[in-house]
This record gives sequence, C-alpha cells and structure tokens, in this order.
Amino acid sequence: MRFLDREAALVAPALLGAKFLVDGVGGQIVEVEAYHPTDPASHSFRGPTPRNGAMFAGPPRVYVYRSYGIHWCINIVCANASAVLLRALEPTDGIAAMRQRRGLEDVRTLCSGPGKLCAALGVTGALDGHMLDAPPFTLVLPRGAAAAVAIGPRIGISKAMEVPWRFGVAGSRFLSKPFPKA
DNA sequence: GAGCTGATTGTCT
DNA sequence: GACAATCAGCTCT
Repeated sequence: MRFLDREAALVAPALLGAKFLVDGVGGQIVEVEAYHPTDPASHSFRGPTPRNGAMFAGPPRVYVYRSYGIHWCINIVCANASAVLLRALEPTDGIAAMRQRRGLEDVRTLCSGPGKLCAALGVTGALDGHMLDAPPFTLVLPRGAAAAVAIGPRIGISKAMEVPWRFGVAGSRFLSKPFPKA
C-alpha cells in the first residue's frame, strides 16, 4: 500500500487494471478520477469537515460520500488529502451478487458509473474511513504491462473542468462514458 | 443514438 | 436555502 503515499494524480493511472473487491465482489478498475486539495472541485478544497474527514485521515483508506442524496461514491485516499474516485469496474468476481443487488442482467452497465459501482459492490456510508488493506476490501495491483491509458476531463463537476484528471482503460466497453478519441 | 429532466437528501453557506 | 464527483427514463432526431 506504500504506493498510495503519493498524490492522487500519480496514483490514479496506476490503479487502472487493479482488481478491487468488497467482500469478494468486484472486478478490474477501468476508470478513475483524481481529486486534490488545491482543486476547487475536490471535497478537500475547503479543508476538513465532518463529511470529508476520511480524506484527511490519510492512506490506505476509503472515503465514501453520498451524492445527489441518492447514490454512494467511493474514493481511495492518497497522500496530502488527495483521493482517487472509482468511476467504473469491469465485473469479474461475484457477478451473480452484483446482478442481484442491481436487479440487472447487463454486465456492461453493472458498474459503469460511481453510483452504480457502489450499489453493485454493496458500498455504503458505513464503510467511510475504513482501511483499504483490511476486510472487507481487497486491492490487487496489476501485474506486468499497464493497459493503454486514456486521459480526459472529469465528469459531473462545475469547477476546474479544464483539468484532465480522468483516467481510463482505452477502448474498454465498461466505461461510464467513452473518452474523446485520442 | 444523443440530449434533456426529475428524483432525493446530506452538507455547507 | 442552494447545491451536488449521479442515474434512469423519457423525447426527439
């Protein structure tokens, strides 16, 4: 987990292709975004609050928050109150459990978005601040050559939209949205 | 296939 | 009181 002791923008591309499981259910990370305390779009931009406490607690941790009052989103906390938002997975483990939780057949859209991903893996605010290197979490870094990385602007934010901190596996069919053609 | 809109609630100003 | 790191369902082309 030492590689998490770097800023999110460096950690994010390294997480692509890693296997992320919650209680044995999950898959390969194919899409992430980086957030940094100097970044107006980041929850840590305005300093510690009751909600974002986990981001300031340091790695290796997860930061879970509720979005739009409905969905949960999960981040991997990195150095200096930066974090990596998990946006999409390619389901590989516990697909039956994910289908059941999502009430959905199509594997391609099972985890193709931060809210959907959390629903499929059973992630809720109860896991906010939990250690990433302890149950129910499993993180297995990719072996060998890294997949081709696509880079683009982040999604769903209204600030710092020009910062290209969205990273994805080029050509994956499991992305929340396709990347602009390189 | 692409684009728009409503739903729903915790958090911060 | 306004807003938000979203999703699903709808309309229009």
